[in-house]
Amino acid sequence: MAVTLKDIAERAGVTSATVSMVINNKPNISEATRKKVLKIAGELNYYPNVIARGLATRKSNSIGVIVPNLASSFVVRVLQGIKSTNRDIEYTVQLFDTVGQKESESQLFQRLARERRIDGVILISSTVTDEELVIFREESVPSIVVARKCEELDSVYVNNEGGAMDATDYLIKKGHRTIACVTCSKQGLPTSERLNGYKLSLKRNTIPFRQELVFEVEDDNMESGLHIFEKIREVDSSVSAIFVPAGDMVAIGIIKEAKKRGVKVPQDLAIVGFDDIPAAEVIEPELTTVRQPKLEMGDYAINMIVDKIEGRESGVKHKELQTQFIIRESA
Amino acid sequence: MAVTLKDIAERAGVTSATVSMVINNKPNISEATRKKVLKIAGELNYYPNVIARGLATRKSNSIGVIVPNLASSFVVRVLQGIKSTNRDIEYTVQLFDTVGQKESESQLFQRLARERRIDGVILISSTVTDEELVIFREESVPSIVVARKCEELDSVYVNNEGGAMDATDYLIKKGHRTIACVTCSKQGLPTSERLNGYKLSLKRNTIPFRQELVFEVEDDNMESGLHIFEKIREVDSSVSAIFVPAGDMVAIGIIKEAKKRGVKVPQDLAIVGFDDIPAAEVIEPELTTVRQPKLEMGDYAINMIVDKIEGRESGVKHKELQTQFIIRESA
DNA sequence: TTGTAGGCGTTATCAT
DNA sequence: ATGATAACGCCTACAA
Repeated sequence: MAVTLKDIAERAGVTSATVSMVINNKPNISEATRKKVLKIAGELNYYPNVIARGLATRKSNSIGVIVPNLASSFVVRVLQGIKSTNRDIEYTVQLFDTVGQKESESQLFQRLARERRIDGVILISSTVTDEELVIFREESVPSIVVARKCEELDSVYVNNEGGAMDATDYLIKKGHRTIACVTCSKQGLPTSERLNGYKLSLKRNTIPFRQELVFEVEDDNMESGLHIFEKIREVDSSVSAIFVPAGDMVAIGIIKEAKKRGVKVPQDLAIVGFDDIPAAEVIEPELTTVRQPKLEMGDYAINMIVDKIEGRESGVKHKELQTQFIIRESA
Repeated sequence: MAVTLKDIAERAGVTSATVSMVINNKPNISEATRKKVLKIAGELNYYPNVIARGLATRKSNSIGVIVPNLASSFVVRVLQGIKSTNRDIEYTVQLFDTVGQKESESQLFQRLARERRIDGVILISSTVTDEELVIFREESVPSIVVARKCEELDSVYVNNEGGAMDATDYLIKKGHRTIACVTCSKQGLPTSERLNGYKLSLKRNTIPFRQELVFEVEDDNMESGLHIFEKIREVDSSVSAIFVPAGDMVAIGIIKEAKKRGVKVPQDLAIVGFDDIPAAEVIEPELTTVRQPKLEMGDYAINMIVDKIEGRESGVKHKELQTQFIIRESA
């Protein structure tokens, strides 16, 4: 059987209450009994039962991280950021995903908010609506949404508009006038913000916006890029540059297809991606892209949530991080 | 305040014990009270407090997944496999990593084994020694190690030797006689098994093994590949093929460096990787490699651990999965 | 400084 | 079929 406070108490000739106090470093314990208790605890190799502790303190010391799906390198990188600055073992992270599960997102949120399994929630997602999220506020479960500005909850996100403007400005500066834009339907707000940045950049450079140059792809993968290339060519073969807010994998797909068709990148066609994933450096030419600070987002998220859980109102409700334009070879 | 069994009991005019029984679908409850209780529970939007339940049942309904580090795409893919066949919400996964933490691996294992936080453990790692792992058996915590054959605990892993033999055989069949091999020091058993497969293949094809053609790299990343290329050339410029058990990123690095130096792949130099990561399809020429069934490993791991936790002795103690040789363009 | 006692929300064992 | 009652292991007033 597992060793409990009571076991220690008996051998030390004290009460379990006393043992509890020394284990938790409470004041007003004589040095003598503290030493004795600690010694016995060590000998018995005592570890507190976190479940029992959780019940007593109404705190689970763990936070839930809800992700759309682990196949996204963006999500994984943010998760990595969360884990690596995880204030060392103070909080355990429990992982939940929202795709392919029996229960719907709202059901999951509701359950998490009420089961008292976690002390707070980090939500990495771009598609969930604000209404679905209010449950956390209603149940007063501390929560942070990552990757998307959120009116209802605190959030950490990137300046999508600015990043897109940087990219488009750069292409224009390079002399491009017919610039296509490829968005992704599975991303909600971020994609529209990026599209907006693209438009703003055109506008301030007095280039007319043409709706037919905006293309949409379903998922951020290479396949999509392969297919969309042809469509772009069909619509306007004079397109000399493509900005791909949909993500780097789509951009990579476009590059591959372009090369295959004998279109030289970047000479005949310039490509700029969004995100900066590892594969951006393996494609040739290497992908010029807008880097999102993913580790940093995770870092902010975990720090903000812990502050909230522990009642330190850091004051920051929303944290906007800046993108970084990474110039490589594809544009 | 959260609604509890007691709240429901009061309104239903029964005792919390009764409510508990209907919530848990126990028999011997009159249809009348069952209906009434369920109705009230629904109205009050009741969710059981999992912590309290855990204390009473001595079961947390969650499993711990210990990973070396989230930067590895191999690890992430296995994790994805675990999550996606996670028997729908029955068990929650808690994530632990072993790098960059205050506590050592053994400390973490000890803690997890004793804190009663989890019902079982999946360990994805290649470097941990068997001795460090026995703690789980000692504490009778169900556990599975993934990616490495383990004497002390149940495990699921791939046939590294066979995969390496496939790769080497293929290169030999293509006429190569001077084949270098690049291993990775951070991987323990798997790397040596692969090296062994390479040796066996040489042997049965009556090609002498040359120790100086075995190179070692620290990490599975592109940088390492970039650097090792030159070293290989220095040792023997007649090397016409390189088998890279260290991993696909290293293989990709080698390809990049080769192209940069004007060495044509696969004409002048054939490259075969190990793992099959997404980037294997973005490099040009696309990487020929030995695919590890990562999702499947995760799938087996979660199923085995759940069976063990629930006392179903599936009989399988060790599951060996087969690799698949993926022929693309680099060899 | 330490012990007593009660409670955290469930489950489980008896009775009834 | 349901109600008392006692765990589960820990924390926390309050009392001594």
